[in-house]
Amino acid sequence: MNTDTKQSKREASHARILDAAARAVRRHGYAGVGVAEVMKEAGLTHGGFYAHFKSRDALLAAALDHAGAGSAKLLARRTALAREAGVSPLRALVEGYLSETHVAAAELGCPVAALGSDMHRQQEDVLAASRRRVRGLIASVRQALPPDAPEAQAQVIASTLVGTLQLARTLGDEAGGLLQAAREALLSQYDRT
Amino acid sequence: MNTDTKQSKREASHARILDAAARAVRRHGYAGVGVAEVMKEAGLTHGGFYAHFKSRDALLAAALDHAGAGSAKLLARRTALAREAGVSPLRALVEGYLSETHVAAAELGCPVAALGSDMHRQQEDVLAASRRRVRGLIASVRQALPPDAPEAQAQVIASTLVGTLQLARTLGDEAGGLLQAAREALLSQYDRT
DNA sequence: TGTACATCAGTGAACGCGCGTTCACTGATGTAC
DNA sequence: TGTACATCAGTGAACGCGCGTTCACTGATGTAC
Repeated sequence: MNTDTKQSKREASHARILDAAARAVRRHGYAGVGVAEVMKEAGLTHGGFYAHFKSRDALLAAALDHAGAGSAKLLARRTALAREAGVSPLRALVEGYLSETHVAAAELGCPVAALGSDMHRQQEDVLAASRRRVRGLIASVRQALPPDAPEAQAQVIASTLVGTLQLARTLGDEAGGLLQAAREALLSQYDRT
Repeated sequence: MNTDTKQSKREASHARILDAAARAVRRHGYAGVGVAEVMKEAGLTHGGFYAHFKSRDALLAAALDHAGAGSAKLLARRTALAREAGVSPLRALVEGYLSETHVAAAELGCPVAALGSDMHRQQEDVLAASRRRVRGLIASVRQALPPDAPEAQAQVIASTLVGTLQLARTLGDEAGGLLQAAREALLSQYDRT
């Protein structure tokens, strides 16, 4: 079998399981992820799960890293495109993060916003992956700021992004101008371009 | 029996259940609240639960309102004391909310910070109570601002408070200057006293 | 004041269900000769 | 090229456990006379 150029059947299944879990954890929260449902969405039956992951918690930790990698890549791409186009990378990041699209599509969005209040309750492996994701989000924000911007600024912006997205999701139709208020506040305070 | 001046045994039990549930939901999250555990903490056995609440979800909704009332009262007291003492009510609110104490004591703290990312996943009754709590938090912030401050300002500050507390809880010892950064940013931006 | 009865509040066993995990087995794919 | 065998990846039944919910029963408190 050609294991170098093409991924094995096993590897393809593994990737599908991980994708499904990364979506499930953001859509349903840590507690809402079921092994059987994830396997079904990956086109498999639940029994085969343990050939891929040691436990449900191991899946959650891997799913967080996977979701985080995707999320970070998306943010990096957005800010890079903005830079190339000569527009403010912070504006691109803030407007992308605090968009109606992101509010509606939690399952493909930022895992910190989707899971933030539950992170500190997870067991060690999942908590460690969650922390990596928080630090990753702050790092993403930092890359949209000028190189000399203090870390504190990235931390505060990240906190505001996460809190705003959660409140907007909770309020739903009643969110009013919450998203816009945060976009304007962040850009007027931190965008120096 | 003297039902006017003294609460009945039933009412006392009801209050203990509600207290226990309000603590449990903030400590363990929506999914972590168990009927048996709550009843045990209230000094009762699980079977009697359904004489007090129609279902576990009904308990969650009531617990949120209860926790919210306590939390709102605490914030109001703090800002009122600050006003009487002639110091900034916003500073009192921000420093109280973004304190190490609040980070450590989730079970007695703000329910929006404790549950924010899971609120939009709850079923109708619980979601409605959660929304009331979000609006209540924004209203509390507003009361710490000058009367002419726009609603948008209260919304952004509330979002930042919630996001910061969650990130600080997740990062734990590694939170670094995150709390202080948010305190300073909020006060330098919004405190006009 | 005492007795019988009704109501209140809670007990604890039991039920049903979902879910994480295990395991014997199966079909397909690859390897040895 | 063909046959036998080994390995790989997944299937699906079964197990154990926790948890929400129900229900027959109990002890205490209050009421009627």
